[in-house]
Amino acid sequence: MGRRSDHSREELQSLIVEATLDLVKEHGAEKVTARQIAQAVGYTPGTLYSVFINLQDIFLHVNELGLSTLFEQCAKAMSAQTEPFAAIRSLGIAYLEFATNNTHQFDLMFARADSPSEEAPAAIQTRIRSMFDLIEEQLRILNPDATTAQVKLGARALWSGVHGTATLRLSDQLYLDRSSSDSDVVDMLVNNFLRSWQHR
Amino acid sequence: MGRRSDHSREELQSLIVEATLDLVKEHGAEKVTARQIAQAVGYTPGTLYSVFINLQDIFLHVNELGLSTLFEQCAKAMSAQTEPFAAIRSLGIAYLEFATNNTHQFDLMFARADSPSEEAPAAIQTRIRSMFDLIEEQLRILNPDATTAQVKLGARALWSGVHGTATLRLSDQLYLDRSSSDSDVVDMLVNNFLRSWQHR
DNA sequence: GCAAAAATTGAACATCGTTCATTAATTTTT
DNA sequence: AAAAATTAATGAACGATGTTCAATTTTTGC
Repeated sequence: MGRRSDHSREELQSLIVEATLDLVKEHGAEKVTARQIAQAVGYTPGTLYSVFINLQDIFLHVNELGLSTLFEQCAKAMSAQTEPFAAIRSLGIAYLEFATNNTHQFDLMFARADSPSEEAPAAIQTRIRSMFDLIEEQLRILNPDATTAQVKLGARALWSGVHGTATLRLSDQLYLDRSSSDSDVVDMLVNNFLRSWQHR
Repeated sequence: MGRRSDHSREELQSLIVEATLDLVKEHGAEKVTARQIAQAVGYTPGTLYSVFINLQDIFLHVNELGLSTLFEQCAKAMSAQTEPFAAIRSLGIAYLEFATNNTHQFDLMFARADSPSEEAPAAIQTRIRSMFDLIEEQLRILNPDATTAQVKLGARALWSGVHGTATLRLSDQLYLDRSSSDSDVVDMLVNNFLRSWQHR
């Protein structure tokens, strides 16, 4: 078979990315093969390489998507709150919920990999900046006297805490006792951090 | 060639694990192949499977080693401090130092994987317990009135923070600005957390 | 309708993890 | 000391992987 053109280049691109996301969600990234993706979109493996550089390149675009929805869910959870304290807490919970409800996807999102394309990382960086902005905004409200550097540092520290909670939660091995719930850990972390932050 | 017996079973086992660790440190786990490991220890790939179940099984034993040294380095850094506050700070710095100095190894250690053997995870859990104990001990000193549950939760929260800092540091993508140093983030996190913890 | 361009294929390549019958060395038994 | 049994290690093979690319077919522009 030769040229078909049932889909434009961009259509095919997002078709592949979405099919890959589905496969990742179901089986985990390690088990997803080029041939599987190709079959899912109704093409042959070779076609993938006319639209993307690599399998890794495809995964990068999947992560772009993942970061977007993670950001949206966090932003939505925050917007439901009026107080900065509660807002940050909600962000943490939302973050953890995403991680536990989309285990495989989250794993892929933060698994390190040397990136083959230049476009994807840029798009990804933008999305991460948005996450930071979300936190920095609240930290500023909570303590207007803090310098910009302090706010940036604080946001990174807070996010690191939330992210670490999610990460450790996912490495099942690490969870010896099932006693502590996600929200308990986030509460402990966020409350203690913010209480000091407020009175710094 | 047939039987050689230059090494006992256990010798061969630790030979393989150490060779694998070297390869992981240099090239990253994804690039390490069974054939490479076999060549490094002077055997053929088949031999690996008479000593371990899997490549994954080998990696698990590598991680056992990794967690041991991580723990030792943290414990050592802590023991140099007398004050609990400084002790926990030192632990955080040591943790981050290990992560940045052993990027590939750290990646492997906390990359999730369904474990094929039953022995390794048990050994790994023991080592993780030790890490928790280290933190819990200091938290208890810092606030003797805290309940056991609170101490456990606090330790998990703190470790999550440190771990998250390390994790995010490693996903280069995430670091848009190189302004904040590792120790700054840890300071921000640990100081704010512990200040509240003390006066809870 | 025809030539040029573009899209898709499918066969091929090297490499991967893993298995297992075969072989060679060592122990054990006689 | 020879034969038998056991163990260690091999290496060839299998199926599956990511990736490449000449060949083929369809669309497009003239």
